[in-house]
Amino acid sequence: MTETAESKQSAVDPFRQVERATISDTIVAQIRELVTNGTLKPGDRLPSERDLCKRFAVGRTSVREALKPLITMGLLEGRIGSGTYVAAETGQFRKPLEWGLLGDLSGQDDLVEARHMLETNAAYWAALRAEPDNLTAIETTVQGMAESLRQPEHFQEFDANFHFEIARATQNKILFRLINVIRGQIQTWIGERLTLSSDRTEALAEISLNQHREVLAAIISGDGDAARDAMDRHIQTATRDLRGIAK
Amino acid sequence: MTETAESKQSAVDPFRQVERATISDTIVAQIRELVTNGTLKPGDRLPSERDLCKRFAVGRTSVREALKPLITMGLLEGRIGSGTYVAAETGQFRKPLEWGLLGDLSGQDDLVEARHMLETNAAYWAALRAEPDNLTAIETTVQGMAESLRQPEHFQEFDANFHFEIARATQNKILFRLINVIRGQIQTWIGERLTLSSDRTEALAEISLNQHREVLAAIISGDGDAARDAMDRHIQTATRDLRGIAK
DNA sequence: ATTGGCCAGCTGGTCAGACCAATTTTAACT
DNA sequence: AGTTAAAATTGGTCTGACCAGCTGGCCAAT
Repeated sequence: MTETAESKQSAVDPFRQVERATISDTIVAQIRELVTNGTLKPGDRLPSERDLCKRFAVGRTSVREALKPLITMGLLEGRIGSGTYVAAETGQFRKPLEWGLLGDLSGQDDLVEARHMLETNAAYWAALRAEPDNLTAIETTVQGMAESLRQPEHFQEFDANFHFEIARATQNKILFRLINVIRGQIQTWIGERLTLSSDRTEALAEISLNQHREVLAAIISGDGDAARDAMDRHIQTATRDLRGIAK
Repeated sequence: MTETAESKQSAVDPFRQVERATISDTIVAQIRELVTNGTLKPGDRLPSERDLCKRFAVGRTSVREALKPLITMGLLEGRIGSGTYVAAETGQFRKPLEWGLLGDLSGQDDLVEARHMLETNAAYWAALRAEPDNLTAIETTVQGMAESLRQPEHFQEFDANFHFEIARATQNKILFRLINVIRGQIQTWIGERLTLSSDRTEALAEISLNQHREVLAAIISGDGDAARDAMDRHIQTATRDLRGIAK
């Protein structure tokens, strides 16, 4: 047992760890605040580094060491010769979540299990909370799948968007983000070992389409439990198919 | 319309966007790999920045701009006069997850809902998968609660550890991390607006203790659904109590 | 033998100035 | 006006310097 000094201590300890506020960390906090509270919107351009130096009255090193983590985390984006910009919103949480969730995962079992849990619950909440536009968006993706049974690439894209829109329909940001990241990761993993064109692809797609329709119907009817069950069946089927093809 | 070239394009495009590999990003990836694959263990000290400069054959700027994100994300820890160290494991995923999950959340409803979802499922999986040491650890926390009914601070700590150990018993790293982060956040939120000592505290604690015992019993018996239900009741009660006190 | 002060050397944090490469803007020219 | 070349701007990198805090060894006082 290493005594890592970070063990809990009653909040009455008068000799708490002093926390040195480094300059760049202060700037990080400031810029992060500006981005999250909307003062800086996606696509906006930040003042040049040399300008920021003057504004903050610090050296360029400090400014750059503040921007660097924000860039690495996908909150900002630096373009040589042009400037530093606020990244698109969807990119603002992907990397941090990947770092935190998937940093040292060896297998994909945890991933598949988490996905199952998140998506079944998402279907439940979507059934209870979907707004008209959410329903429209979901229907569009199903329509798209129906029209691309023979184009695996397009079909997969509509498939992904289907789950994407359901996650959005839950109106729960946390759920939405988690599903996105985990789906993205699984998708990556699939892409690495799956040959899209197989004899059975079209048949599988048709089955998949029907299952999606069931989920959609349950969500439209506002039946949370039915939506959960339908999604449960779908994910189980999909996972089994994937394992069958991929192995 | 600015044609941002980042729209999807068939994977056959031979002229894909070239990704400028910045030096520091390369170093980030290397160090991150060393940490996640265990070559660098928590507490280990990295070579000094000036040494790393020589090893990578780059300037100190690049080394520092690589270390900075790793430090900001809690993977490393810099100590003036001493060196740069690999952070404790528990700190390696908290910040990234907080950045990604909670970056711009306004209310706590999403948080409470996510917690409910995660913890009920965790109870289910824990019932199916808990190892003997997991059970022992959970029992210990219940014991601790029973012995500190009149000491709210200690009680809360055992309470937190109870859920902590259940999450661990699921053997699912993703679930474990998510629960930790969300619980930590809720705990913070609670701490900000809850006076611990109230007349009803002890009575509430007793009710809470009994609910914990029910969860524990279900987990020990390996009954996943029962564990889920018991946890469901517990979380609902706890949430209601908190809202009642906090408002 | 222990304690405490002192000092030299190392480490991360910050600064300044310079150069490069890519981009944007400006100016010149057809 | 349209095209092209030069100039200015910007992020990325390097170097060398200084500060502030830690570390370890030395030495004098206890």
